[in-house]
Amino acid sequence: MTVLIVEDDAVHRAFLRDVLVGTLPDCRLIEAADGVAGEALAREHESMNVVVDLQMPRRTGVEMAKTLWRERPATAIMFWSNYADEAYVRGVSRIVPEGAAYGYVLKSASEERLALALKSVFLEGQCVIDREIRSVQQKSADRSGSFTDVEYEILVDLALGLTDRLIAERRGISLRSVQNRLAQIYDKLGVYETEAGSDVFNLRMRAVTLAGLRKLLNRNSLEQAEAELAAWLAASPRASGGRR
Amino acid sequence: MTVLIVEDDAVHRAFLRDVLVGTLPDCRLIEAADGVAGEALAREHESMNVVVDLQMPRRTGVEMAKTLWRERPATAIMFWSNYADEAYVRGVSRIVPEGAAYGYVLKSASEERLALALKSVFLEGQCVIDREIRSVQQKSADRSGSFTDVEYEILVDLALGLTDRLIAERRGISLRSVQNRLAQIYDKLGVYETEAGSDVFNLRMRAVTLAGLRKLLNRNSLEQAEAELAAWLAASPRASGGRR
DNA sequence: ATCTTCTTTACGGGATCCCGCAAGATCCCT
DNA sequence: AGGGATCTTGCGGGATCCCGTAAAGAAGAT
Repeated sequence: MTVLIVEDDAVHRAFLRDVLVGTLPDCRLIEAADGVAGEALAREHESMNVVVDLQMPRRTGVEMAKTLWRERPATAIMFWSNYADEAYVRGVSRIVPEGAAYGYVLKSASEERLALALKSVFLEGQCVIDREIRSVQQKSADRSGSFTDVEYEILVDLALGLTDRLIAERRGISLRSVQNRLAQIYDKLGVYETEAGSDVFNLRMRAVTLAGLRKLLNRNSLEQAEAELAAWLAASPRASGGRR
Repeated sequence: MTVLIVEDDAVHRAFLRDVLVGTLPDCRLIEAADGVAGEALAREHESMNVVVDLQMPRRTGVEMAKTLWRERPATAIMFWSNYADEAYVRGVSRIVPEGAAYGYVLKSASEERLALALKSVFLEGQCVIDREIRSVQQKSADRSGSFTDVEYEILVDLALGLTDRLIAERRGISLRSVQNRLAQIYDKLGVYETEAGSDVFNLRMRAVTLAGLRKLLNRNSLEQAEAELAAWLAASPRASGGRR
């Protein structure tokens, strides 16, 4: 069995190596320090299992997993991450193909838990998701305090700095609808619940700040969204008024 | 010699332990997993040296170092961080007292570099700052593309979601001045430099997004600023119109 | 089919934001 | 003291944002 390790932190990489040879003694290890290198290595080998960090320079673990699964949906992938940010959990759930085996464990988990998860995913083809992650996942799928996909997309557009008008254009709805969605978003994020008056904040900014503090948005998700936005802007030539 | 390790990641903590006993064989090690525990331990011991991670739950490395240096300015502190975010570099430079010995090395640095830095700081009382950090520091102090303290404060207020009016109130300047500063900030962040027209973005939001992508702001700095804001809001009872 | 509920869209208006212009104020340099 | 650069502040106005109200459409339940 071949296992590809994709992890930028040298210390963690060494640790992973130790755990893997201890858990799966007859496995061959390949290592990469970021997503781009990882993808290249993955293409050179036929069938393999992957352990990948989510937060890496150049190319996120999520992005790498996405292209990897598109080419070979049967690949077993273990996500190994520092954080249980809702942004990551949402990102991973969105890309896992039908019936693929994958795992999601936190770096704070014990070595035993990691080893067990590795065996379950790579040998048994099961899905193993850490308790902490699981709870985030459920909270995120729960229909009450949480966000639909449309709302989330608009929240991202908001965080990127788009105007209402442009969000409407991009998502194919009217200006007023965007504003309605925004009102929902503000409400769900609790923008109004503040000790001091309520005319204190710039609502759209406050919403994004709260989303950030709540780990619904993080730098990685914004980076990716920024790239998608740039592509969309280039592809849809606007009548560009040009204020200045 | 006593060395206090404050680091939440167990793997990194073990690595640090190894490096320290290898580098300073006759040192006594104490360990804490976050800033609060670290502060408590630091108070129990007379003179010590500290190695601290910047990003930790509950209490940041910067916050911990701040109170620690306030009580005992002679303490030697080694900051050991994953990132060279300008937000961190700025945070550290702001709190280092006159003549204190400290170091700032990245976790991606080699073991030798870390060991060398530890000896320089703890034994020789020198200051050792990684090359990557150094360059960020200089860029940050450079008077041209970069931010004065006032501008940075206002940028943070902006990111917290305050209105122009409230920023003016908080910083003791007029509304128009705030808007002028904002214009400067927008300019320095390059809000206008975009391929597609320039009426695409909500400027204040776009500015914060760019600052985030540029690592000038990060989650930690916002968390801290949010706490300070809450304190200020509570301390300065406003005439609170109350829109709703 | 009818009723309920949710979403979408339009109109309109008050508040805020962004900014050009210009008159002081402040500071630095010589 | 004089000159120049920068910062502050006010006025005014166009654009945007936030939202109350309400009509029309869509989806589901009985």
